[in-house]
Amino acid sequence: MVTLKDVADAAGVSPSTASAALRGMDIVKPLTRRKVIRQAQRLHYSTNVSARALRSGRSGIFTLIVPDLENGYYARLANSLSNRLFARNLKLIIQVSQYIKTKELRQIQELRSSMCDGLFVCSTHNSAREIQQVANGLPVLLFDDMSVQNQACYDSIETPSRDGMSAAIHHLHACGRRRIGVVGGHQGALSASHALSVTLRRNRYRQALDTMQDLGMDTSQALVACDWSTPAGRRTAHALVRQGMPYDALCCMNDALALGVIRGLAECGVRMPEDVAVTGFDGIEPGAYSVPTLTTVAVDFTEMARMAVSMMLDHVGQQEGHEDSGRTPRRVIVGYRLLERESTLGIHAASTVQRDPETQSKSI
Amino acid sequence: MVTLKDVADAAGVSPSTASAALRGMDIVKPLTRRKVIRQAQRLHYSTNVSARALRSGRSGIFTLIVPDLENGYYARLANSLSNRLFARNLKLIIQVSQYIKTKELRQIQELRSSMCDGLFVCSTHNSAREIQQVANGLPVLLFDDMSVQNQACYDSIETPSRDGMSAAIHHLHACGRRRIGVVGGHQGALSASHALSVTLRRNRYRQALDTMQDLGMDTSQALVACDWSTPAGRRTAHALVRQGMPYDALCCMNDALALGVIRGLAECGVRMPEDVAVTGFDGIEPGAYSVPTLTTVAVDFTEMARMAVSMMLDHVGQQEGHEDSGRTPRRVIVGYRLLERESTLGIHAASTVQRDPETQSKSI
DNA sequence: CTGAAAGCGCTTACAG
DNA sequence: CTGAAAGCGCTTACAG
Repeated sequence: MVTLKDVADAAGVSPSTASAALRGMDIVKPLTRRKVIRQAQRLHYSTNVSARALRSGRSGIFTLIVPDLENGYYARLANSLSNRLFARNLKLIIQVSQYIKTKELRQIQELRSSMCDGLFVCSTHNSAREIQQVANGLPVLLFDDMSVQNQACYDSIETPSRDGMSAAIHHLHACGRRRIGVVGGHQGALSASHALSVTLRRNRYRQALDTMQDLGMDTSQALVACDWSTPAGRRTAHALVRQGMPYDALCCMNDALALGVIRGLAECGVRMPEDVAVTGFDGIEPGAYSVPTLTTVAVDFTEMARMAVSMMLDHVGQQEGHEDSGRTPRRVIVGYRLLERESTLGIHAASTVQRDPETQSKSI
Repeated sequence: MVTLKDVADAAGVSPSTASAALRGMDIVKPLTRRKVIRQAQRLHYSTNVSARALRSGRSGIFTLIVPDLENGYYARLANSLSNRLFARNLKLIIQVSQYIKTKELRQIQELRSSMCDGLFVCSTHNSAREIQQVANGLPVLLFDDMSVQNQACYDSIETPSRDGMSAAIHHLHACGRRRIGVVGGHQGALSASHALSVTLRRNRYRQALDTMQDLGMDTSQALVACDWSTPAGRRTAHALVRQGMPYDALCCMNDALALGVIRGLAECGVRMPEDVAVTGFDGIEPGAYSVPTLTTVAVDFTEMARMAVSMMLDHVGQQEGHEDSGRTPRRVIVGYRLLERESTLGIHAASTVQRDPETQSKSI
């Protein structure tokens, strides 16, 4: 293995100078820098990350914890984040918590001394406070942090639940639907120990209801309780059909759920959108190929990853100066686009396939 | 930050002893070990991985390179591998190569000194030899290595192309189909610089053809050229319908493709399986919720991850003794299960949803 | 602008 | 079975 010393010797400088030159510090004379860089290339030198991390405290490695990589939402997020970091020569460790609260906490805890510069978390069960207790000072950024406002202790990025749900309801209204079921919502007070995702469910549900009321719709029967998963969506569709399908539209709180609903309704011979219109939330790929294709609120994942990395690097940088203690956590809401497809417009509409530019050229 | 020295002091032993005790070496007296462990827990000590890696050359971190995390096959593999490693207290960095040959090589190259103990690669464009040139001695395990036999220089794990395709064809034959199109195949000689995946396509295609011939079917019109992607599958379905649909079954080489085919056929009003039966390969989740659900060769991902980790750890261990140089690379083929669903059996069949046990409890 | 020295926190021979 | 010493490959003050 070729070390920094080898490069320094070859270039006729000291290791300190070689180190500074390779890191692009501007205290080193241009000519010296060029000499060092040339030798480094010639010798195929590359920095030993362990040594750098041990000495400097920075490894250039970040960690993302998601509940499940097979869910299109998390896969897309992981994809975008990995790409965004790679562009800055940073790496991403991905861990899967399987929706298990204790597993997630244990994973965070083990990160403590593990040469990881920062943590991105999609938590479904732990509040910012609970994460903070085990994170041991590690910079953290949360996706859809559901802590109550004054409990927020980390920067976070939110999906556009408010405007997105409102857009979905407005669209269904414009399609002439007046009996909308909001699938996957949650009503009532939050218990002390509820899963955090319950807050997200309640937020989206509230927004849907408010919009319906603004539009003069009756909301007394709007809630359709349901897990946010494809099998749950399918079961719910069957249950609704057994009850005589009291809705002419089903506004689903995420795409996984909506795809299950579409499958379930199809099994029961319900026509979409003639009998029932369906909308989703997230904008994952299978919704562009289901029958019918799924109208959905497509989150801007590229922007989400860009902001996440930028906020994280701010945080990591600030920490250096020990000045982040008093800072108020930022909450940023990501953009979206309503993709109007067959599940609300009928089969004559053009089917839109939307993907990140970064993931466009895919086939083998 | 609490260091090994703190633990050693608290337990009244030397750092060397504390280190040995915490790593479970059996040279240390049980009583001593217990004392050390107790103090480590009390102080919330955890090993600094950078320091350990720098000194010992082992970080406990592995890397997986996949072309795309949003493809269900790679997502499932990443999920399984991450979980399997986590169970052994090892970590997984995931990098996305986006099907770009040079990006993949660059990613491997940068791994060299980057505290990574081993590399898992799903390569679509680089041969084992090409990878070896940049891997710089790093232990590597390949998924579906398509190097010609005598060029193999790494252990590899293969999807059950042979038996799986054969099972799919036998199943279609048993369903009474005699005009089978093999979608996504490849025929003819391999060019010197072909994408590796072309070899996989040819392998699966060959096996399908052989099986058809064994069963007495005409194979002269069997090849349906097509990329292995959902959009390509959809386009192909349209093209076939325009030609008057010369097949009564389409045997697709992976699920992504098959899901596009199903969508495309549905758009054209083709009934499945009455007019055309469809099969896939992989066993990813969306195939359990499409309309119709997709009959497919479901790869045993849990076994795949188990074997991958086990083979990798063997390799990492052996390397320690410098005795792996002359070893012949192993090739292991993973198991599968034919999931018979609606796209071949019709809608009265039970729809089977199969997932790894590890990914079963999923909903938020 | 450059270099000599110290040290990050471990593990590894080696001596006892 | 345990401990003192050395050193993994860097970066960071600090002196020139």
